Amino acid sequence: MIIATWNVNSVRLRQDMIFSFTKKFNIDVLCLQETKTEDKNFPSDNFKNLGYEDQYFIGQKSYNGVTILSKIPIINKFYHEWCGSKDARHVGVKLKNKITIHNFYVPAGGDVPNVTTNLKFKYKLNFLKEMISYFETDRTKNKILVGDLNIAPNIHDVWSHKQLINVVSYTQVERDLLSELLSKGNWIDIIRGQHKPDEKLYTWWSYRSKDWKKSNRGRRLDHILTSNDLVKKIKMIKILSEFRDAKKPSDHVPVIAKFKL
DNA sequence: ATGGCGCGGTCACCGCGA
Repeated sequence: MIIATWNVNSVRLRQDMIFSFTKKFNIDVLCLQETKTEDKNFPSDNFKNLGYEDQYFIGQKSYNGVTILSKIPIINKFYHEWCGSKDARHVGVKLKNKITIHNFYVPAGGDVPNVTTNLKFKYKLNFLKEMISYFETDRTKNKILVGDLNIAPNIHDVWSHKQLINVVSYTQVERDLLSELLSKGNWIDIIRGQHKPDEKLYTWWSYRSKDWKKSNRGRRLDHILTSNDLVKKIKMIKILSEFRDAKKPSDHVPVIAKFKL
């Protein structure tokens, strides 16, 4: 099974790029974030024609939106209303091969890392706390959590520790919450796990840079987490940075993982 | 150099991303 996670920043605008990506890399389960479209406008039939017969998408106008498109039959779908909000930030499925998949788009958190003056930051932290409680007692095997978690976990997941330490997505409080999610929820950060601990890894580069590759000021915000039992079944993990070079790229690149189940 | 760019939408400016 090959699974992909990608914050596409508009599924309709980037349709063709996504289609050729899924063909080239033989993706079985495609998890997208920031689809930015209501369900009635989701290009469902186009994905069906590519073999993604089973689909679960929850979108809204302009903002957010997540989807799981699968060639492996989906036997169960679930949704949870995080922080009592109807934001389209999570979809979950159980597949016929007994794998459970959660796809998240964690709130970005606004500009200022202060819960009193910036309600978006407060919302982000509360969202993470709810995720921690949701998975706290979950010892399910065969589970995978993917998505744009909007947090770079560690020093080698950002281009500059010094310059980003007070920037939302890399503050200590966010990284502590992500670390708590991993330990309490029995999650393994398999992207980091399959690379050297001190290798710089990024999945996002800002649009606001003349030459993303030259300045290389990236952050690792997109993640694939799995339960312990799946770690030994990993055959391959790739961060496909070449997609940042595409014509009209997303600011995030896809990450793919292959499991021998 | 707290700028810069790109997305969708009650559409030419604004909210949002991070």
